[in-house]
Amino acid sequence: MPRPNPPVSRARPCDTCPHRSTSLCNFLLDGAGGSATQIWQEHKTARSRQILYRAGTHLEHVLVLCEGWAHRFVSLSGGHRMILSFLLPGDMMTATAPFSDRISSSIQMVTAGRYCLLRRVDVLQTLSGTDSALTGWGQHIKTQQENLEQQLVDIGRRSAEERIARLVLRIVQRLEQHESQSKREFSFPLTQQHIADATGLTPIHVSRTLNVFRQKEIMSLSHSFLAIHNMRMLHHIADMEPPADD
Amino acid sequence: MPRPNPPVSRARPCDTCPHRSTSLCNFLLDGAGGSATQIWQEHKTARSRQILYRAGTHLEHVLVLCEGWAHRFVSLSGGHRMILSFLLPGDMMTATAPFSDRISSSIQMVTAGRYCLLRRVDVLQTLSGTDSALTGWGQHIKTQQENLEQQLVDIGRRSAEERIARLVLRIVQRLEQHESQSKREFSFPLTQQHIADATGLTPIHVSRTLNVFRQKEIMSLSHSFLAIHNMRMLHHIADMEPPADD
DNA sequence: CGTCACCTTGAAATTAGTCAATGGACGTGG
DNA sequence: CCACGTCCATTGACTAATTTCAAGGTGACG
Repeated sequence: MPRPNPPVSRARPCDTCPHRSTSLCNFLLDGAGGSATQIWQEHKTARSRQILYRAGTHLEHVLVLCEGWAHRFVSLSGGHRMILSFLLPGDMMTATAPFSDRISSSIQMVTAGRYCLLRRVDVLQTLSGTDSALTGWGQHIKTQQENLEQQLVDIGRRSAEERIARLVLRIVQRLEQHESQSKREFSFPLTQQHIADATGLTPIHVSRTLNVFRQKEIMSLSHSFLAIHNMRMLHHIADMEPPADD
Repeated sequence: MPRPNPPVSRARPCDTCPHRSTSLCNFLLDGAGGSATQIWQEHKTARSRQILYRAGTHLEHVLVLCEGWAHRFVSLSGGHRMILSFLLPGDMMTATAPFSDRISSSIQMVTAGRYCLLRRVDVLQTLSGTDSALTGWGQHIKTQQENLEQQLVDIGRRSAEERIARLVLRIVQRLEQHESQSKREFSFPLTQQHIADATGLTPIHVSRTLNVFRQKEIMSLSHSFLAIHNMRMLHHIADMEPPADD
């Protein structure tokens, strides 16, 4: 395996990505050490609503979302669709990919965006060779699994209002992590169909529920824009702890 | 890394466990190599319905179930309960534990049983030092995540009949993996409350649905005993591929 | 023989889904 | 600038699935 001295000053592709500051990417870049110039395979752009990969497909890469929103989903024989998770910039789209060459869920863009590919064998090698990469990845997997479990609880045992309130709050919290300050207004590109498919409801019922929130002046979502008017009440409906600073 | 000839004949605790043959445990024992006598910390017995650990608790061990059935669950403020997964002999009860000292779901026995504890730092060291252990564990994590995602789809987008049929079939398939032959009758210790909490239904509705299955002579579940009378029909209801040998 | 956990059944209430029609926003091409 | 198509959101009336409430039954076990 030839390893000619890489030109040190050459920028690695993701150094310019908005997500570069997230720990998720750092542990891979840092772990890869000298071979870091190699691990980033390629960048690709994607249109809104484009399906990047379909469940069951062969896939030799780990995908990281750089710009835009996306989601992982499964479609059923009856034509129904279930969204398993939403993906925001910086998210690993295929967290278990290092250990399998088959993808078990489909991936679709919500907005237009950009993502990059890492060869899964390279990632696997980095994980097995670097303790910090392994623990970083382990934490990420753990978080992701806890999110799935939370959703399972929400969909299994909570009302429509609770589900929607929790979905929105969880996304808002993720958005704020990157911004490191709390906001009340967001660009929010999910359609009511997206929300329905993520909460196990019908879009009609999502529409009605959002209307209730709007009329109670809790939050209003329209035209890809979300405004939270009563954060405390929203947390109360979601059965979540309100933030300390409010 | 010293590898003194270990006393070959000395039995390790889990060598006598019924689950010892599962790959899940092998990758840890094999990976641990010479230190394998150390990694198995301790065995404990548990009574039926005993709660082993509560969500949010500090936990320095990875738990492996040796005998009996158990489940991981979360309880809500309203008194509701959601079961995230059922655990059968040989299952790792805390798969992400190597990377965290806090457990995010509670664990409760369904039947009486026995389990063993592995220090999580030992497991982590094995994972980072042994490629086969890492890939084995990665596969396991991936399977577990896919199961969670399947449940999410089931609960979000399927009817009560489908959910129950799928839950039963998935458990039956796991039971058959160990037995390596397909059966039609099983000892099945889950109560209707368990099934309800795992499918997001009420026990009343589970009772009615099981009655429908009984009257249609598809399967009958009573007194901790499950008999499948029409495997093909059960697969059809579950929207799953029927087994080839039937 | 009583108790406890578990299961069953019926009737009423509620939540969420289905069907169907309408309207708004936005981009595209004439 | 307008006409058109497409995607998205809304509304009402109706229906279906599931929950809730309440009561009673069964089986195991000390």
